[in-house]
Amino acid sequence: MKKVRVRFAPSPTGELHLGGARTALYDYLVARNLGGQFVLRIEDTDQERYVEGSMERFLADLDWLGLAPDEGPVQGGGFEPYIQSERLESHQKIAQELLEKGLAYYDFSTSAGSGGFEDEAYRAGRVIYRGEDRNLNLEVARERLANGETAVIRLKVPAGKIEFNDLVRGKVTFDLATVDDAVLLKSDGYPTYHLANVVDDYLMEISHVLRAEEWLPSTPKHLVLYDGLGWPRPEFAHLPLILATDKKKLSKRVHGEGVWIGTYRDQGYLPEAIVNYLALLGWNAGGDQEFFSLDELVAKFSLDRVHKAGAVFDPIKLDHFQNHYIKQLTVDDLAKRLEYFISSDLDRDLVRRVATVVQNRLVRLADFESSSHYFFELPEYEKEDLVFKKSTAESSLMGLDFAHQALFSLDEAGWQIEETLNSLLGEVRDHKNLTNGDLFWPIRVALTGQQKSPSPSECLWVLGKDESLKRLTLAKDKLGQ
RNA sequence: GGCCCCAUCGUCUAGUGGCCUAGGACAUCGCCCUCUCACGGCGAAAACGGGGGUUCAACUCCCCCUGGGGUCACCA
Repeated sequence: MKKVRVRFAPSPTGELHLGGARTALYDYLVARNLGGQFVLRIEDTDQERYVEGSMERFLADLDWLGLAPDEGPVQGGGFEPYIQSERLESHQKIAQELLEKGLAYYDFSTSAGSGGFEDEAYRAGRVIYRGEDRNLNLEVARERLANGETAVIRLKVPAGKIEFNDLVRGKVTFDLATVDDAVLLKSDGYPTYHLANVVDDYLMEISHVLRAEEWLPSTPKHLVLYDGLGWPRPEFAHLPLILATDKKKLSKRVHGEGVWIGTYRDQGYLPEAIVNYLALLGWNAGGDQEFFSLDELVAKFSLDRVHKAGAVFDPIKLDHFQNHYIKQLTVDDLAKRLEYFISSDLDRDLVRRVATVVQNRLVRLADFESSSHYFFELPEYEKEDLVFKKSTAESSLMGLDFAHQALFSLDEAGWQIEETLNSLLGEVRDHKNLTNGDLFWPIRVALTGQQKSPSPSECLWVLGKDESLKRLTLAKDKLGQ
């Protein structure tokens, strides 16, 4: 059986986005599931769009997601180089072979940039591009080249129909009469995607080509190349697009930075949440299960369950996965992951206790410090805030007073256990004939200054005896004024 | 416009001819828990785009229509 080798081939022109990450994930899953290799190849043949540092960020993002490649520019792997611009010789050599075989031709007729492709022509439903020099004699062309003329090399699309079996879409057919003579080698000597991608996939022995559906229309060009060169075609799987709420392909230009993986990482999303949610955008295991670890995905993934229709990315649902995985974390792990997002001067024991009580409600790690600020600094609030809507200032003051007395008498051991604090407050309430609103509410506000917060006993536990009593005293003073 | 792809609740989806009175999840709305907010529990509302076939039987198969999307560069 043929070796399974799946590649992710991003272009270093920006940041890794949701769609790219999902493709990389499926690449990884297919490779792992079939016991093959996951290969990373950087497609940087467009010098103009190249962005410095982009490749490094791709690598970091993949790594963060847990999708580190088996082979690639960093780890090597036996099919070097993994950076496309370093494989120019192969591309140019194959271009010449194509010329010799009459599968491509030098095209002098098109000046750089316009290429003869005019919008109006397409709008009018006009024909496909066929270069004027299509049948120019190769020797003549080479002479003109030698005389200093410039030309591109174009694919000479043959007549007929071409079809292939897409692993997610089934049989797809194209009439080659509707396929343009695409540029294969630019006048600067660099290959276009169509040439480089095919050549490199062949040379790197790629068995499965997974890519987004937007590539479907150019597939016949690639097929013509494989067939013409006598190379075996890899398996193709065109993945459904990830859509924005407007049902259009997700793009930075119109949908903003929420398309970038880095945006989510910086906000404190967990990679396991992103991976899990992304996996489900276009695939499912067939049942009702929705939470999957990466290993489970590897075990259950298969291309024949990948959907054909595009899927809308819903950030609200991502939050659901995020919260789920946050709740799964041990406190130690949560504290560790929080480290990157919090101020260096915060007391780490305090951070750990805060993390314990806010874990259920936390979504973005980056929001941790600001949403829990009152634990780290003295809260500010108005006197009136201390009184529950169904209570009175007198009862609230009593509540604070009795609570202070009881808590003051509690030893340090008691303060270590939240449940002890909670039942102590319960006793105070019962013995002093207070309502929850008379007791718990003012304590919460005294401790946090907030209308919404973790329960009073949890806040007491977080803040500890000294700080808690201090805040209760402050509140009593404020209310007594 | 040409070519190609697609089509189940608002969204992600289950469904591979009878198990469907179309299931689950998110979101929404109720209720419970309750000192608040979350978490959690319970419940409600919510979909097979339309028309033809095929079949004893279509969400499931075929055709047409409609609708949506992608693509049409010396970018990938």
